[in-house]
Amino acid sequence: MKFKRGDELKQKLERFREQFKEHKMTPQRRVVLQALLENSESHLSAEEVYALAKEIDSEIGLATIYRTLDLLEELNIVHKLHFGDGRSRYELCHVSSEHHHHHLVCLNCNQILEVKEDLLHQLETVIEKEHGFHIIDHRVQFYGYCAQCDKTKSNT
Amino acid sequence: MKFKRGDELKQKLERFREQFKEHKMTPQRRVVLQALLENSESHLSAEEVYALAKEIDSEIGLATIYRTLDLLEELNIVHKLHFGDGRSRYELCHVSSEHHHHHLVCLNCNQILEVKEDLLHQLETVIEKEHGFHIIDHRVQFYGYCAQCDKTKSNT
DNA sequence: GTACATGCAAACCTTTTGCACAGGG
DNA sequence: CCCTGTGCAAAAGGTTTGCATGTAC
Repeated sequence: MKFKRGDELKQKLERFREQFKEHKMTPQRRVVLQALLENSESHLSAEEVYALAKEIDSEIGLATIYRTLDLLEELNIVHKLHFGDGRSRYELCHVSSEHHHHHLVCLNCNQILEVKEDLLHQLETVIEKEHGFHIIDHRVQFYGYCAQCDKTKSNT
Repeated sequence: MKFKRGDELKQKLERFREQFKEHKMTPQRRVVLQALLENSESHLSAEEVYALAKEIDSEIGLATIYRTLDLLEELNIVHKLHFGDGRSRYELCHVSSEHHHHHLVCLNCNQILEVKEDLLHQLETVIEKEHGFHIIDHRVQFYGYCAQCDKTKSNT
């Protein structure tokens, strides 16, 4: 989604600025953040972020995208995701939820859906107790067939 | 672990042979299977399988390793795992457990531990009901600090 | 002004592919 | 014997890096 009022974007960027600490807020970094904000529902690859960023600043380089995404990950502004398709994907951290949501990867249409439930907490508690493993974060992907594909599939 | 009696290996290979269906059981494929069987606790990368395979057959090519691993995945003999370190890793499917175990990735020593618990079933049930998503498989990774590293860490 | 950031191109690393040859069923 | 599998080397991604130039603070 594009921002109806430029103000809204500026406000959000201002908020990131604080998280940047001593790191410089450059036009390129702003452009990457804007691209991510305008596609906060997607799981963009570096190449996709690059394409979006180029629409705003045609001079921007791919290396800058990678370096910026690395920085954003380090600053906990984005999460790097691995769906096993040979490229990393990135999504803005949703500050509201202290934890990730989960991903449902459709084996048929490759659509990636999201779930919010966090029953995983129970499992984490068991693991922390039984293995003494201190869990910081988790990545969960479910593979299967989405409602539509599952229907189509059973007809064949 | 090496096999104390060659018989044991031969037996296991024979069992895979059935799963191979019309695919040919070549010496190279046997070597890859042997390497995987002798390291069933590890999560080997293609390069690592290659190194192990070369010890048995120094003529084997890396492309063959990749092609064999692809085949083994297709035949549900191995699982391809993505830990986000830029390379795929493979592990033998444990036929005994209908489902995967989970992986604990230590952020400090990069050790990969495993858990067997499957409380995830509850979560899957909720997801199947609420999203109509038909789950076939899942990949779960927990990131955090293993018991040793966690101890060390709190001392610093 | 200075340390950090950028763009470009080359390098890198993992994985894939084309092709001529080899060998399993 | 035929079709599939193999080895090699080249190509193909995705990502990183070196370096000269540019710029946020």
